[in-house]
Amino acid sequence: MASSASGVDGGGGRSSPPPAAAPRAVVDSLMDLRGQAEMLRNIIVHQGSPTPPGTPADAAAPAAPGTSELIDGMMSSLSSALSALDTTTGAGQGRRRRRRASAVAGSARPQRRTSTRRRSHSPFLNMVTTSTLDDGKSWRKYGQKHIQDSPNPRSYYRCTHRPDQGCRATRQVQTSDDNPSQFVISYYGQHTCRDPSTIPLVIDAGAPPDCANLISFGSTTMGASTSTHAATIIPPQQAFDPTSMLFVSRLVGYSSSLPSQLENRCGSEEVHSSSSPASELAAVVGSAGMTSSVTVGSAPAEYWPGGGGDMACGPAGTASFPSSPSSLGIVTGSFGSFGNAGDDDLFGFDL
DNA sequence: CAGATTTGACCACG
DNA sequence: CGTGGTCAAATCTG
Repeated sequence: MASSASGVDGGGGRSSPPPAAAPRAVVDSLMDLRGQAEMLRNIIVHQGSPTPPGTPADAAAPAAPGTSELIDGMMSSLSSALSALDTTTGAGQGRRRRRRASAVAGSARPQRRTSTRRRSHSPFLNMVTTSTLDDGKSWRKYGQKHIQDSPNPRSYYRCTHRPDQGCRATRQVQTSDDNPSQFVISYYGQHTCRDPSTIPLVIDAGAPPDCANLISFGSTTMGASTSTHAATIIPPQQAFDPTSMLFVSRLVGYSSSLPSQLENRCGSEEVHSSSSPASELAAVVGSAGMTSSVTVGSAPAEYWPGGGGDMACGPAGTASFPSSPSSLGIVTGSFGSFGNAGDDDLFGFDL
C-alpha cells in the first residue's frame, strides 16, 4: 500500500503494520459499529424532515428528540474506544534494531549533494491532532531529528511521488510537548502529484440503490481495504457535489481532513510565500470523549479551493479523508469556517 | 525484489 | 558555530 506513512516515527520498517492483528480486528469492528450508528442516525434525522439543499448539516430538527443524543453518545463511546486503541497500539511497537554497517565505505562520500535548502519560511498549515492524521496522502519518511528544546523528535515526511512527479509537498510530525497524545503536524508545499489512488471520494455508481448514498473513502492504496472502514451517508437529495463543500457537513467522525483539501489542489509551484503566522491555519482536534472541537483559523486564500490559482487540475473542492483507524478522531458539534470567509466555505462536523 | 524506514552525515541559515 | 532540514546507505518487510 502506498502506506500513507501516518505515524510519527517508531513505526518499523515498512509502512504498514501499525498495530498487532488482534487490536486491528477490534478497531475494524468498532469502526463498523460506528458507521452503522451513523447510518442509523442519518436515517432517523432525515425521516423527520428532509433537509433542504444547501442547509447546513443537521439544521433539520431530529425526528425524535433524544434519539440523536443517544446515538451521539454511542458514537462518542465508540470513538473513545478507537482513540484509546489507537494510542495503545501505536505505542508498543518495539522492533529489533538493525545493525548498521558502520563502515559507510569509511571514506568520503563521493560528492555531496549540491542543494540542501534549509527551510526559512513558515508552514502554510499547522495542525494539532490527537491522531496521527493519516490524511489520505502518501508520505514517505525521510528523516527524523531531535529538536532543540523539545523532548520529542521531529519526523520529516515527503510526498511519495516526489521522485517520479516532483511533488514538493512535505510535512513534519512532532509529538506535542504539552500533550504527548497530540501531534503537531506542519505542512509545507503543495501536492503537485496526480496520484489516482489519492482521489478522495469514490462513488460506486453501480452499487445497488440501497447503497447509492454510500461514500467510500479511498485511501492511498487499497491495500488496507476500504471495506472495513466507516463510510458516511449522504442523503440522496444532497448527492455529492464535487464542486462544493456541502458534503463535508455530513462527514462524521473523521479528524481533520483539512490538509488533504489543501493538497488536492494542483499548485504548480511550491507556495510558501505568504505564510505569516497570522495567516496560517490551525486545526485542533480534541480528544475522544471530551468536548472536542475543531478550531479552524484562516489560511491564505490561495490554499483553498476556488481561492485563486489554477483550478484547472484536480477536483477542487473535494476532500480526501483518512481511512486508517489511526486517523479516527472525534469531532463533535463544531463548525469551522475557513478560507475566504465566503459563502460555501462553511462546513461543519456533526455528530 | 521493490519499496519503505532508519539514522548518521552533510550542509544551508541565522 | 549551532540548529534544523535533507540526503543516502543500510536495513527491514511483505
